[in-house]
Amino acid sequence: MTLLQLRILRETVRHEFNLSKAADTLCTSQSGLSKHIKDLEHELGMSLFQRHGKRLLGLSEGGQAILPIINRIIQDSENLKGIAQDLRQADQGQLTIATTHTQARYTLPKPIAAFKQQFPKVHLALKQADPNEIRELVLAGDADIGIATEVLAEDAALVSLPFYEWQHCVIAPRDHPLSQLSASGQSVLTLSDICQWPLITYHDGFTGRSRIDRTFQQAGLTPDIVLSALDADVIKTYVALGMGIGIIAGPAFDPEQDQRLSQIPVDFFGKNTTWIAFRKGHLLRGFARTFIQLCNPEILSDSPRNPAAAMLHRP
Amino acid sequence: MTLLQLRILRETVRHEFNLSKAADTLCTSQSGLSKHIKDLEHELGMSLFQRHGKRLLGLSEGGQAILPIINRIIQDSENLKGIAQDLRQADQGQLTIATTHTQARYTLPKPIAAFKQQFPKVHLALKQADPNEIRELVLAGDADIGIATEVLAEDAALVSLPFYEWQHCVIAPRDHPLSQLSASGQSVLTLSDICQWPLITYHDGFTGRSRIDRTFQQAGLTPDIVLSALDADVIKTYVALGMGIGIIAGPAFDPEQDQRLSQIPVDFFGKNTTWIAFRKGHLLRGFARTFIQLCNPEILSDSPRNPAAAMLHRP
DNA sequence: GATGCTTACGATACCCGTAAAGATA
DNA sequence: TATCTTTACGGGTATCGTAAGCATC
Repeated sequence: MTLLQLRILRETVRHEFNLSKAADTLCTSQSGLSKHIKDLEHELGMSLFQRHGKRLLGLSEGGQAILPIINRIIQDSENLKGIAQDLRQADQGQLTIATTHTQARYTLPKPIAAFKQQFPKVHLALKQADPNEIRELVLAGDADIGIATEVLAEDAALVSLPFYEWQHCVIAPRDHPLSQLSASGQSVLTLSDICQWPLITYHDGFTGRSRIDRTFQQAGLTPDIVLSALDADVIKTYVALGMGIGIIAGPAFDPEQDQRLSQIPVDFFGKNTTWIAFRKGHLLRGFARTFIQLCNPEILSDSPRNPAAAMLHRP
Repeated sequence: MTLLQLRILRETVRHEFNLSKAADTLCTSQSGLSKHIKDLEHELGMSLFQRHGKRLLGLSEGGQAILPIINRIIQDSENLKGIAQDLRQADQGQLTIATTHTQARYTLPKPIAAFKQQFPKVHLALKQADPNEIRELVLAGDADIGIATEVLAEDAALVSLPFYEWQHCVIAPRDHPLSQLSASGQSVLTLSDICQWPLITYHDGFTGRSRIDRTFQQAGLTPDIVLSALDADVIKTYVALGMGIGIIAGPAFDPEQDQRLSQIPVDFFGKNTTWIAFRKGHLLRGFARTFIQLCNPEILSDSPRNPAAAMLHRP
């Protein structure tokens, strides 16, 4: 049994049992993979794949049984290298963060700037993606850390730590009736008030859109959403054009830059939590843990409401 | 990085950093080990051993950091083979049980007979040893299961399941005054009564001897222990010779075979628990789990007082 | 001087990749 | 026919063990 054989098996599964593609990503020949798999099957004394003649269709029962262990072995071996690198040069390496527009644009600039100053030699890569892609990136090991509001906390294969809580807010052009209402101080904006106007907000699956939909649905209201965008900048642009009023994440409103708009805080959409996630069992380099602390210093405190934080120390 | 390299590292540590001995158990040459270690160190970019010139003295800081992960990788790879074998031929293989005289002689014959009948093809090896040796055998992987009253439950690296509870009893020759007392039915034997006579019981560290000592000590009594033996058969022999009265484990008294002796149950020594233990993370073959069930069917029930039983199902 | 680790070196075996063959869709 | 896996085969390399060198005790 060889680590290479195990890696080949994992990669074959990842590429949907297409040996040719697996061989490509492993930078070797198909024939090599074929032989290695055969050897492994011979050593374990059972076939690992379902075959139709010479086609690989899926894992056999035995293959399914051992795949989790194989994955752990490979993960451990990668962690080994990570630890070694950490001990050797704790301030160098690569940190890949997958995150959404909202986080990258409004929340992360500050912690990233602090991180860059503290670890100038670390190559920090920011991958912008939608929440589902972020989850995939983290699960595949193509990103060390994922940051998003959606999806992450629901995945059992991820360790998700709460980053911060926020609420949606309503934005409107400065000369909009709602803005007057808000400025007068007697802001008792209701959900049905909002439904009076054409709405612009996030696309499905982005930045708490699901929560917005649920709120309207539970109130029995049908909002007139005239535009759904992937990010707050697009929303703000069209709100400023007078196409409607916007619903964006609170942190996405910048009083200085968004002087053409006014912000009306509302609380009926409920609280959202943005999560910082990494793959279970994935060893985070020291500076990666530091980055998480820079994002939210409280994450470190092993408070009872946050048992997942313990994973940070002993993954 | 190779599994072989990791195995070499582990074996080197096991043999107290003597490459020659490690090479022997791995059936290869010293020079090979030397090179493999060097390669691994080169790949990880750090030295794994403390050296005095050409002598290996111990693990370096880095070596200590990665050793636990290495052990887990090796263990997983062994588990892989175990699963494979289990799927292939669930009723064949090797089961090694390390246990004490008391268990081997009085408790295990019944479950072992049942096991032999159910799994005639499994090669069952019984290793008799003292509790500390049993622990070492299990930890080193030289025994799948360890059964003893002492030591096992205290080790954090073992999963210990309660086998059965028992108490000590006093034995005396049939014509001994204590036997008369017992036979008359008005048995109110006290601890100080026992101290009137020379005592024969287990050696330190065997079969609840520690609990016996504690009981006398707490009562402020100093027993006259004239002989301490490793097993109940020796104790019974000398009790029959009239050398004194004996304290043995209750299950070790056999009314049929021990007709020269009388048994006087007492309760002041308190309850002892005999444990069935295996190494954490060590995958038990299917028949090994069955054997444990044969010993104590209740172990399987995930009762709240026995959370360790869960380890049986998903180790 | 005895033990133990490292280095050198030659033979062997293993692994890899090309190419051809066989199978599937 | 096109795609994909297996088998065959030859070149290259890595591994292994013997043996010599050298440091520690």
